[in-house]
Amino acid sequence: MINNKIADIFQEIGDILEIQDENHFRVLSYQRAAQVIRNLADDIEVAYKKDPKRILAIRGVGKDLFSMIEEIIKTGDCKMHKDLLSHFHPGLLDMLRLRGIGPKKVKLIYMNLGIKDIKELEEAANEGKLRDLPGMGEKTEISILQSIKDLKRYSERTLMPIALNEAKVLIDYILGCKEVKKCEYAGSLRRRQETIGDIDILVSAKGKAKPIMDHFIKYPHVDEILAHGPTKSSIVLNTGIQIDLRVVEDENFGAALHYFTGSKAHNIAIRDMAKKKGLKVNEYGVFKGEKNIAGKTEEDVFKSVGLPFIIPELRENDGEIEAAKKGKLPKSIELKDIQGDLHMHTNASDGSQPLEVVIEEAFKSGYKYIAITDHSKSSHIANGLDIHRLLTQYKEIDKLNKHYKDKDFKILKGSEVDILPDGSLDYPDEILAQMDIFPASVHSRFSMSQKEMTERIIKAIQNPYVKIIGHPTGRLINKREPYEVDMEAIIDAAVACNTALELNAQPARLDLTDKYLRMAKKKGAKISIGTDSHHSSQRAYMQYGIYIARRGWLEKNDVINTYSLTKLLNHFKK
DNA sequence: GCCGTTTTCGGCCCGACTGTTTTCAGTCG
Repeated sequence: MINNKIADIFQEIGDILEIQDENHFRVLSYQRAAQVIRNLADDIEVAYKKDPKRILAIRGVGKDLFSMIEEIIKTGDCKMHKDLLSHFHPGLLDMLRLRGIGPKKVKLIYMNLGIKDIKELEEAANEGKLRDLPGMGEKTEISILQSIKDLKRYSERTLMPIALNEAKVLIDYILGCKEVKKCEYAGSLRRRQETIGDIDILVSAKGKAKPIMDHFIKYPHVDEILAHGPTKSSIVLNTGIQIDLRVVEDENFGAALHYFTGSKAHNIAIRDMAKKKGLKVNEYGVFKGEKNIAGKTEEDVFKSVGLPFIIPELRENDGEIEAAKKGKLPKSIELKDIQGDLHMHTNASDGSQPLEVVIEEAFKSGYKYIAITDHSKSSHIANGLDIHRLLTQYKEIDKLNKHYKDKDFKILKGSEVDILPDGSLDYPDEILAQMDIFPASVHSRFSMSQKEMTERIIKAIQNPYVKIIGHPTGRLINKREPYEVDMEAIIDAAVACNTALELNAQPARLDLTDKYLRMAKKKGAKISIGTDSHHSSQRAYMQYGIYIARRGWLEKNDVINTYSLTKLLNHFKK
């Protein structure tokens, strides 16, 4: 996908121009366009070939950036980018990634000391050479050394579910301070982004804010205190996660929650709307002149600009404001809509609990059905089942189904069947025919070309027995890139063959991503949210799947495991 | 460099904190 390449180029141009002290808004244009392009579901090259006008329609892409995109598609390169890089040290861009170092300091340090990468910066700081520069001192030197250390230690973003657990424990601790009235997390965590840079916590105070701040920085897991002011403090935990805490008056809590939930782009758009109505929005409320007219709740804030409440998961300025204006927001799916889980492993393959335990736990959770989907025979590492072991398992399932017969609960026979490199499946048709429902997944030969991989998966989609494609891009967040695949073609094939695509809810997978889910919905594909659980405790991952589904604008009817058992089975019969 | 229902020029979010300063620039979110 060329999108990331274009985004990288625009980001670098923006950063270089910023260090060169170019007009701030020109810099912003490059950086915003980079951001938008990185989050695009459509492949820009494909879209361009269908109709170049589609590129000009991208928010933040005007005449100039359009020409540059065109140039990158046609030549694979961008002259302006090359020219800028030819007399610029790339190491200077790395320095921007250090906390506390911005474009002005990079320029200052380079111009005065000739320092052009992080390594040289570290040496200079250790030798005490930075403190004599204007505006810098001993403390700056120490903080730069700390930032370098942190960058080396913590380069990865935190998985949303892990950040969520950190936030819950921390909020319990904060609520232990008697001056605290309300405490909630905001930011990208509340919007349920798949990974989190830092956690934003918002507090309203009964009295003074200072005791809350003092309590906060004494949290037992604090590694560093980055800031400690009267209404705002920042810490780094020993897990490397940064926490920002803000304290506001209780009557402003809603405005602050909206402000700190973001996204930035959503906030700017809301502020723009407010401005046109003669209002001003900030973290303290919505102001008509001097008067604060809304701020107690988020609903008040939206209402003041003439909008209904928009759930945090949609606040990316990617059409939610327009939809809200027209009353066309999705009726977003909720956890309670889920009737069952169609992707579960037992200790017959690589799960850790026996069949009857997995089933009984799922029954007790209130599910109406589950599918047992152990690995197929080619997945040797995962102890995949050969045909004999599979059929033995099915006999057991028959027995157990008799046990649950009058309890409104059904065990579906399945398997997570490998899609072999040639697109055929790991069991013959007469075995597949005995299955109720199953995901087919790629577990081998990840490095095929995009064309080969796309053909491989489409062939599996076209197999009449295949009902679901498991974790369609195969990525493992922070560990493995998605395989090269033309997702638009996959989605089109899935729609044509009435095959569902999985939203795998494992924290490190969350695959499909929100943007592909939205593309799938637009094209009419159905989604199955599966936990891929290897232990009953992982059934709880369903919640993470729901969060991502909501970010993908999905509604109850887009997801097949919200259906009743009868509807589910009929869905695939037609 | 982008954008447009106060439009084709003139805006573009804005407040908190730190560190180095004696009043503010730089960074961050």
